[in-house]
Amino acid sequence: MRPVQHIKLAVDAVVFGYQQQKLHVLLVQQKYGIMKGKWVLVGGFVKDEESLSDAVKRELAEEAGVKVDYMEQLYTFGDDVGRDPRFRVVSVAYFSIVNPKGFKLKADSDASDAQWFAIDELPDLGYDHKIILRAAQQRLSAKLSYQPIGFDLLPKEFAFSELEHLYSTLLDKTIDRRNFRKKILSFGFIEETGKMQAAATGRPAKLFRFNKQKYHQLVKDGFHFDVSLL
Amino acid sequence: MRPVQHIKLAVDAVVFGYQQQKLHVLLVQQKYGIMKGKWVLVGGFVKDEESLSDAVKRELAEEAGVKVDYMEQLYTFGDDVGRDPRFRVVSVAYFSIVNPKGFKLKADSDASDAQWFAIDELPDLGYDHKIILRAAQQRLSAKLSYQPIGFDLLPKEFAFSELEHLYSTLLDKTIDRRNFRKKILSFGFIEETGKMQAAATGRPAKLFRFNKQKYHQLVKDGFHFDVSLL
DNA sequence: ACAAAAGTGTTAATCTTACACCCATGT
DNA sequence: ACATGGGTGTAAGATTAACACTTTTGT
Repeated sequence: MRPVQHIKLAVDAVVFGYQQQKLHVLLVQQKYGIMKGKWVLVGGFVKDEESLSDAVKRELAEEAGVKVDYMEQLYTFGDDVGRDPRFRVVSVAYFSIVNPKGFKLKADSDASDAQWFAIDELPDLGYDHKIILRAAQQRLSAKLSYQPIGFDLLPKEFAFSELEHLYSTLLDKTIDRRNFRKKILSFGFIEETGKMQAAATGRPAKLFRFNKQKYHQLVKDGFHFDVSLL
Repeated sequence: MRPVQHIKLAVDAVVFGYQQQKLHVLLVQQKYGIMKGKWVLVGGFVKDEESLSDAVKRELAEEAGVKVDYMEQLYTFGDDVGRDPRFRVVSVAYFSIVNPKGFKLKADSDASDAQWFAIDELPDLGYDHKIILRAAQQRLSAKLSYQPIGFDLLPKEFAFSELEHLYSTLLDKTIDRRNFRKKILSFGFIEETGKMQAAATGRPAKLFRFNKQKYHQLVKDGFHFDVSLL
């Protein structure tokens, strides 16, 4: 009893990056079709024999030339029956984090044109992608407090002031520099590299790195990452 | 450019209830089809013009005669291309909580036969429903600590020992009775009913109720529910 | 009077918060 | 020498964790 059903299944990816002290999101401009000229999330229809996560990775590679470090399922948007004006599309949205310095975007492919946008300077988004993006932003803020994903947004070696700035910007909170540093260092998986940041001005900062192995070991031993409020 | 796609979209619901001091889950037995005789989660295909959440509610009503208080999207299972042996099915799983005393199950409809199963006495499940159920169980445990969903599992009026037993069973932790009571009462949204529990044996317990209004008010004022570990 | 479960308070230890001055570098 | 951002410690307050005896009821 194969059902008669005309719903199409798509995936969309919200990819976050951090640049110039600001959260950015990856968007592509549609060159053809009903949304011509509009900016939208990277995404597309799932192939019959392809897993959902493979579909996302394929679209990211095809449309933007991006390979992501960290990706997880965000939410499936399918309650608004008319979210795509052409026909019914249910979309599984993914949430991802990347260091933008890692690659060059496909800025002028045949079908699209990928670009980073600062989260506070977004263009008009097509479909319901603004809603998806907002959901992803909430997830990002929430995760920041209980998972060490902040480090995926920064370069491998970073100064404490950068980490601090990231947290205070994304969570929209003021942070006590001393308490923040104390807490983060007390975890035991942030280590000094021994290097210094070339300072534009002021005293040069020590550079640190996130030790993933140590972190995973600690988690196994029952550690819970928590940087709530501060 | 309508895509050529043969993926079917389904929904499945993991409905939890609490009975006889144990967590239960709602299952239906298939009477026909490839999974004949197997127990599975309540679920089915989404209709072309129906929202995902409406599809879940419809299936719950049709297959089990259940109306749920609390429901949220759990996860979309679509990475295993062969999870349904007939053809490709992607399923959006929902997570729900119910007080089983609220209704009589449709125990002998045409297509199915609904029943509660204690979580530690499960039958063999069809499809990948064991995996979906495990994911739901993890979500339940996690939520228990940071959202007041425990109260949805209990009767409207309950004794502290019941709440305590629920938490210690579902989180598999031992609880200090005094500290637990102190903490829960300190929230300010659990109130005495003035009634007493008819005790089988021992001193009768005071009955309490969860004041939803007060809880929502507190959340608005910045309150965060948290019953971690203890 | 005894068995069974409910109810209750105090203390030590830990974690969190608030807060201000000196340091290293470039101009 | 001054401007700029980096680095650091301590004390008060709040929260959590550990712990055992008395009360109420039914038999």
